[in-house]
Amino acid sequence: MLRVRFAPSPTGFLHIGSARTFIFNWLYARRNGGTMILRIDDTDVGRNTEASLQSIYEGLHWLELGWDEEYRQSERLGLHKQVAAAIFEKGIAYRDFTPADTGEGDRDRGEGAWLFHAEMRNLSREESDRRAEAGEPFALRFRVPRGQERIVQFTDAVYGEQAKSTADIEDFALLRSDGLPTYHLASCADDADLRISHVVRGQDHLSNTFKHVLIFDAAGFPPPQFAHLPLLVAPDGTKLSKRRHGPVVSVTTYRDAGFLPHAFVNFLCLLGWSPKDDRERMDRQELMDAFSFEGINRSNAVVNFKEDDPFDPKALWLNAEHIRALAIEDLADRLLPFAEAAGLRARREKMIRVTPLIRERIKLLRDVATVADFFFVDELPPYDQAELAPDKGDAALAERVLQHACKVLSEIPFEHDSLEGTLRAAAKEMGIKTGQMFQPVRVAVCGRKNAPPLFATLEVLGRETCLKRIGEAIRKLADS
RNA sequence: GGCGCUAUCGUCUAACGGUUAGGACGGAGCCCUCUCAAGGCUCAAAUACGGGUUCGAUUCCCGUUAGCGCUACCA
Repeated sequence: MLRVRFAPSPTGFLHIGSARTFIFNWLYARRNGGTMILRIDDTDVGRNTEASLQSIYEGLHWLELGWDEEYRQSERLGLHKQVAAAIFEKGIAYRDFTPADTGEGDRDRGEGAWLFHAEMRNLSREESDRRAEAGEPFALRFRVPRGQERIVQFTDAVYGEQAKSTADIEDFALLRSDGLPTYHLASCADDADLRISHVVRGQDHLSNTFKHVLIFDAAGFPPPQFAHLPLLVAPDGTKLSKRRHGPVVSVTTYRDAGFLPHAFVNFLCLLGWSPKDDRERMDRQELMDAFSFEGINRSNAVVNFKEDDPFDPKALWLNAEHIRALAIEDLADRLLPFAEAAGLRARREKMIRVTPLIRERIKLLRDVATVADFFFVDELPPYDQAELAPDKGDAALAERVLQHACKVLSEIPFEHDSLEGTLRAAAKEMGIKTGQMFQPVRVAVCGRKNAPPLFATLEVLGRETCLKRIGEAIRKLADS
């Protein structure tokens, strides 16, 4: 039975790197009919926050992926301690009464790395029991095989054969002096207990995996299959972090800007994984069908954001691609809340008519506020009247164009083809180019030069609004 | 410092040891066109460096350099 898990620790908002780890786990599970497990790794009580837990759920729900089972590590402390005790009883762990390292310390920089406190590792069981009973605090450490060197090895589904000498592995802690399990112990105990078959996680854990193999071995559990993922890094090559890179690393930032969850998932998948057939835009089913560990590469991927633009241009492009692939009504419904948030009074019926006009002009859902605002306001925001002047023309021409437009537009059916025919004829009649005819009308009606196609826009806006706005433009021109 | 991992256009990436080193984003240009987009076409842009192995290395091996990760009683 294939079982995978995503195990975030609630010490910050849902990070896009974590989201990608979740996605790859999910894809692997769904692809192979396995079970997806969400395990909240909250053993670090000091750093856990409720807000962060909410952020994780919020982000995960937005992705619309879901999971089959859910656990809370803090509720499984008994299991962890039991596994620790079992290892201790086998003599593969020992109590270390050395006070916790406070930080700076002169901790042995220079020659090699610290491996263990000899006095503690060699403490007799009697002495150890006596001190423990007397209430002296201690950490429980794994007794990494010394004496003759041993090679710890495993095969990573992405990075291949991995080997490391026990001479390079320190006696890491299993339990802290407050009795709580460390990440290594809790993670392995839970993975074994939950019968996780594949551990798919960030490459930052690749070197920890040797310790994990040791733990599984000591506890008598068969180790799962491991698959490590290359990391997501900032343009400067450093690991993405909340402190250094701010909101760009938070999943909710993407949601709030108007990314489609499917587009976001698509983008994240392309970072460190490839279907190897040049496909870029892929829907959920395609991703599921194409996913495999062979497609994952081994070098870190840069999320290409900038100071002034938090989003990777490729993410933006992919989002635009997904937006264009959406059915009109679906897109309109997704646009509505963004229009509302921007203070636009948008009704669904109207939005459905506007959507076809803007869907090729927006990259983010929130762009509806800047691209389609004029469809939903009573009063056009102020604009520079110089914009009304057509190419190779002046304010006087603009005024004549608008007067004429006003006249012809009040007499015809307000529908695309008749609007086009009428305005083209008007241009001819006035002896000017069509562009010179259209632009003043466009600016008068939209309040700007760059807008969706004119005739469809006029049709959606309706005769009353158009004539009113053209009238206002004429007045502006006359006033100056 | 020790150990581990990695190295193809600016970025994401493709290439059973044999390709004019491919695609995409972004950039430039052209076309289309009522503006802006979208779309089509074109261009610039990469195998980190040095040694091997081989008839032939982006590809395999070694070294150098660089980056990243781990080296906590964080995860």
